[in-house]
Amino acid sequence: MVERISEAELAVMEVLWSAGVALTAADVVARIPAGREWSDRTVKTMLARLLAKGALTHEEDGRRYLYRPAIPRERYVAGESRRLVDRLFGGRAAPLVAHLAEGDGLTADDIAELEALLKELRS
Amino acid sequence: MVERISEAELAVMEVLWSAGVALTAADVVARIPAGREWSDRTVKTMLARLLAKGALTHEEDGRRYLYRPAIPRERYVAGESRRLVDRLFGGRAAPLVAHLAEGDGLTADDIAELEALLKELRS
DNA sequence: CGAATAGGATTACATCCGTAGTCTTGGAGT
DNA sequence: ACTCCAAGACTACGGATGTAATCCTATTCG
Repeated sequence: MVERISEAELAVMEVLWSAGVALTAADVVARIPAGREWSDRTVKTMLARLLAKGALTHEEDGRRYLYRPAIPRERYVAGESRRLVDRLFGGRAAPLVAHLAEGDGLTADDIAELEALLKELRS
Repeated sequence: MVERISEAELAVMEVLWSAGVALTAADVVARIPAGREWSDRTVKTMLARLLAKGALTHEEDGRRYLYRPAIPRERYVAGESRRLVDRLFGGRAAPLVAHLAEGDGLTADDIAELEALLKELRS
């Protein structure tokens, strides 16, 4: 039921997911990764939009709010992955991996990890 | 150098990629998949925007144009895949595959195909 | 020749997105 | 009590997007 999360909004979600606990708006502002120079107003806008989209919940704490994700990162990531695979690869994952491999996107470690994963899936 | 292609624009690109030859606007309109009910005006807008973005080229054919992709599908798809993996998995492909697998996104055929692919990559 | 038509060019318009600025209100401090 | 500030609420604004409508012009049909 969660509407799509935009690229900028995702940065806010990542802060909350990695915090693990509910944060105030000021906390979120403080934890936005450097390089993403946002004013506190901008972060507040993101929080409000994410609330409206149902991606966050908030509980009152005195006269401010504590925000926490309404969905686990796992679920978001799984959904986005599926969208991409459906949109570009007809729903099949193998061609995606092939593409990543082609662009030197897979290290030897990745390959080993994937092989282990596949072995497990097959059993 | 090509700007990002939006979701709706992608439908037009797909028509041109799968056609293999240059098409007129009317041809594109005729080949937009059913279910995507677009007026011909909408398709023309997409063509104009894709031209402006550098994703298409056109050549004159009498008083109309023949459109063809300016970039191969392979390249677009590779770029989008990389974006997703970078954005959500820190650039590593293995967790992506794991997620797809978790949601029953991988068939037995997929698994076999991936294993063959990995074996080849390792050598 | 004059009217209808097929194409491209230009314009429209609501919504979303990135990035804030302004308004309002309930404490905190003097 | 009055002032100032922090926090949330509401407003703004240009550019992208989805989805067309309108305008202009060359060509075709009667």
